Parts: sequence; structure tokens; C-alpha cells
Amino acid sequence: MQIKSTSGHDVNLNVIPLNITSLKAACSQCNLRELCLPFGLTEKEIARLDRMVASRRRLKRGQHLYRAGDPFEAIYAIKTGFFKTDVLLEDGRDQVTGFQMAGEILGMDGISAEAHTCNAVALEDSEVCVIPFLQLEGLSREIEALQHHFHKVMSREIVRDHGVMMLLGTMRAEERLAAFLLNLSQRFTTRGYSPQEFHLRMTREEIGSYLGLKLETVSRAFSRFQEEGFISVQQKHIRILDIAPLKQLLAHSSA
Amino acid sequence: MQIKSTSGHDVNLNVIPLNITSLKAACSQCNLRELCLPFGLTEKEIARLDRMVASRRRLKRGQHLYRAGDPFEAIYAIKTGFFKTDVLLEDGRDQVTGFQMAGEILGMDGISAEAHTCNAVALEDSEVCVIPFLQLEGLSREIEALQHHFHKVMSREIVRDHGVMMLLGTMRAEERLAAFLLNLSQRFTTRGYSPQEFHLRMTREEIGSYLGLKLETVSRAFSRFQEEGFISVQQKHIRILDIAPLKQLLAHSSA
DNA sequence: AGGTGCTTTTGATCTGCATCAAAACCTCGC
DNA sequence: GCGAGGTTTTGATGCAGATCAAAAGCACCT
Repeated sequence: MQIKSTSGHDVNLNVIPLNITSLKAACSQCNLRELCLPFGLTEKEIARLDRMVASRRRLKRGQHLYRAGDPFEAIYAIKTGFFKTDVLLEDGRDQVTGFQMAGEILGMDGISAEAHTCNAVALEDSEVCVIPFLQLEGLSREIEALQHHFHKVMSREIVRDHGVMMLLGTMRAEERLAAFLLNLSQRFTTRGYSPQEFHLRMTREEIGSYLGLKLETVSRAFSRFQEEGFISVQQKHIRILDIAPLKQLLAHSSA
Repeated sequence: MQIKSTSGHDVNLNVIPLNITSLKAACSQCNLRELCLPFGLTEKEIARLDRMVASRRRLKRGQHLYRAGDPFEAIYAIKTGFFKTDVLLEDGRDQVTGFQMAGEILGMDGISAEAHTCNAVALEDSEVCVIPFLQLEGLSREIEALQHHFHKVMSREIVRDHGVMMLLGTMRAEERLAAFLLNLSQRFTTRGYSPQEFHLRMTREEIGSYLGLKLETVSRAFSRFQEEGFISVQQKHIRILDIAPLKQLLAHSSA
């Protein structure tokens, strides 16, 4: 079984290629354009999007992109980095509602009330493209493909949330963690990274909060998966050794 | 303790006033237009919406409005009645993802994949307005207020889902039920019905599925609330006697 | 290099909800 | 009015995951 050292492969795990420094946003140059808002647009249309997405914003690890209550003005496309979103109850309890990576859109929760309803925090040094929302609406009244794709992005968020509700409502601890790992693996694959091997940007506590579990339970589930030989865990470094039993865990509850 | 019969008040609980029979949709005539898609539009703009929302559909209790996998063509505005949406896992487990009432929009989950991802079932005889989606996109490219309001409606769905995730991830059984009852009460109020007294359209099992609990736990929580004098329960008829302790249940976890 | 604080792991025990079971109740068709 | 099927309530017991506790590992600072 392939537990050999990962020496040569780490390179594409932490570093997202092509980290352009210039703050002139340029969807047309961006390697994420097939994942992100420009998807399906013609070159000409992307050029118009370029002009609108005027600025970028860099965030250090731990910095907030926005906080619950902040006035809503823009949505954000993640260019590089990794984020979490969380909501807070008055009594201090909080819940991580999602983890977002390159090419994904943040901030759509703010449209309804013209203020953000959750916090978005960078889990590593990150860079986002700022998309002023009124301008996006303006442009999507002119570019049908942009309008349609934006609707799909919002709808995808709703579908994703339903998946999390399913997870929180019906799954047991190990099923939740399996679903979480498979989901990450899937998303890394889409971005051209290894599906088997990746680095978790979040703590066990944050994973637990997202999955509706305590951090100790998350840790135990990781240990269990490792004992069973499904994965290898070294702190935040995860390697999926055998994906089948993880998938099977989701396929039938009674196991 | 006032558990006396509610004889004189039932009238506005089950029957939604103004049940027009003609199948010519007419947002301009609809008493829900301040809640539903036409919100914020001028009379002229509503008239254009009227022309687009060509048809209505009636459903008997138990009938599906759409099923997971059905091709996506339209979204639906609930004119009268009550729905649930649920998702199914291959192994048979399912999760109710929401309950929808008059003025709310169903079907936005289908936009992303051009197919519905959940089932929508009428919990009582209902009527919906069919809004062909491509036409809606077309019209909202022309009517800025319609576009913006539709985005708000989608965003509201995302925010609602985050609330449910919070509930499922961090709350205990009685807190979940309290949140559920307060949410229903709030929505009935918005629609001009009594906030204190209403009729549940769903079974204990459906409530349980939505709240991530078993039906027995839901039943026990109802009984507990009744013992404490917060509410009176007679089957599906609920009367909120003292709203404060329900709210308090949500305010601080340690109780 | 050593120290401080954070994160993770692991163990022991506790508990809220699930599960199993049965009775009561409500609805509807005949 | 009676019987069948579905829904709800209530009780007894079991268990998954929470909680409490402590040690080990790791990262970052001086």
C-alpha cells in the first residue's frame, strides 16, 4: 500500500501557481476563468468584466474579508487562498457555514439584507477580486451569459447548503468526516491539484464546527480512518490511501 | 390555563383569503404582491410580469410539484397552500430542507444543474404560479428592480439555509423546536395571520426530519413545552401562550 | 535553545437523544 | 358505527458523541 513519503509532491499543495502581484485585476489573464464568474463568456465579454473588476484585495491569514453587519457593496472572487465563513449566535456559539477556495464566490449572503450576515476570514494569506455588486447587476443586464452564470453560482450555493443540511441532519460522525474529505478532494481535483494528498487549512475545531461535531470527535474519527488504513494523517497533511471505503461510508447508513 | 377551544378563530388558519379560480395569473391582482416577486415594481412593470407568468398549477395534498432529477424550466411562486422540500440519499435516508408558504419561491435549487435537486411536495391543496425561468431572466435584464429583487430572494434562501445549518449544528432539541415555532409564527404574522395560533401542516416526523431529530423527540419536546405552559398543543393545532421563554431558550445555550 | 501558548491526541465518564415497544388517538372509508 | 391504517404520545433502555481531563506535539517568540 502506497504510504511512501510524499517528498516530491508537496509543491502543488500549498502554493497556487501564478501569483501575480500587480493589482490590476484581469479576468482575461486569470487561470481560474473557467471556474469563476467569466465561465462561458466570449473574449469580448470577459474584457468588459475586466473593466468592472477594478480592484483586488490581499488578506493575511486571520484577517476578515467582511464581518456580519458590514454594509453589502460587493461580492468577492477568490483568486488565491482559502477562507471560512461563520455565523455567530448572541450567546457566543458559532457555526462555520463553509470553506471556500480559489475560483469560488464569497459574499452572496449580503444581497438580501444589504448587509453581510456572516463573517468571512482568510485561513491563509489570500487574494480576492472585488466585484462591486451594482455594477455586476448592470453588466449582467447586458450580458445574458454573465447573468445566467451568476444565477447558477447562487443556485449552486443553495444546493451546497442543502448538502450540508443533509450531512448535519442525518449523518453520523464518521460519515460526516468522510463526506468532508471527499468534497475537499473533489474540489482540489477541479483546481488541478492532487485528489489524494492535500493540506488542511483549518483546525480540528473549525472542521468540527462545520460538521456539527466537537474537535475531539473529529480527531478520533481521523485516528480511526488512519487505523483502518483509509488515510494517513500528519497534523494537517492528509493523504487518501483508499478512497473506496470512504465512499462506501456514505453509500449506506447501516455500517 | 387557557387550553379552551379555539372555536371562533380557526377561520383564518386554514383558508387563505381570495382563492381566485381563474387560471389567468395576475400578479397585479394578487394580495401577495408585496411579499412575492412583484415587490417593489411599478404598476407598469407588474403588468409585464403578468404577461410572463402565464399559467398556474393546482396541486392536491401529497402531490409533487417537481422531483429531484426533473429538468429545470421554471420556478414557482406559491399562491396558496403549503409545501415541503426534501432531498434523498441513495440509501433511503432523507432530509426535509424546508417548508414553504404563500408568497415564497420554490425551485431555485434547479438553476445550477438545469435539473431539480430536491423534491417539492404539497402538504395541503395548493396553487402555484409558474414562472418560466428563461423568460424571467429576459425580463429581469430589462427591469432592474425585478432583477435586484430576484437576487434578494435567492440570497434570502442562502441566509435561511445558514440559519438551519446553525440550528442543526449547534442547538439542542428544545432549542430547535423553539426556533422552528418562532420562525413559523413570524412568517404567519407577515402574512396577516395570528402569530399565537396556527395549524401545523406537517407531521411530527417531517418536523423531526427538518430539525435533525426523531419524531419521538419532537413529540416529547412539544409535551415538555405544554407542561411548562409555553404552548398548548392539540394534534396539529398550536397556540403560543407565552412567547418569552421560547425566545429565551434561543438566547443562551446553557439552560 | 528554551519557553509559552496553541493544537491535537487519547482516555474516562456522562448524557441527550435514538431506539425499541406499546398504547392511545384521530381519520376515513365502508 | 366499526375497523384499518396512519399519527402521536409515553415509557424503558442503549449508545454515539459530548464533556472533562491530561499529556504530547508543534509553531513562534525572544
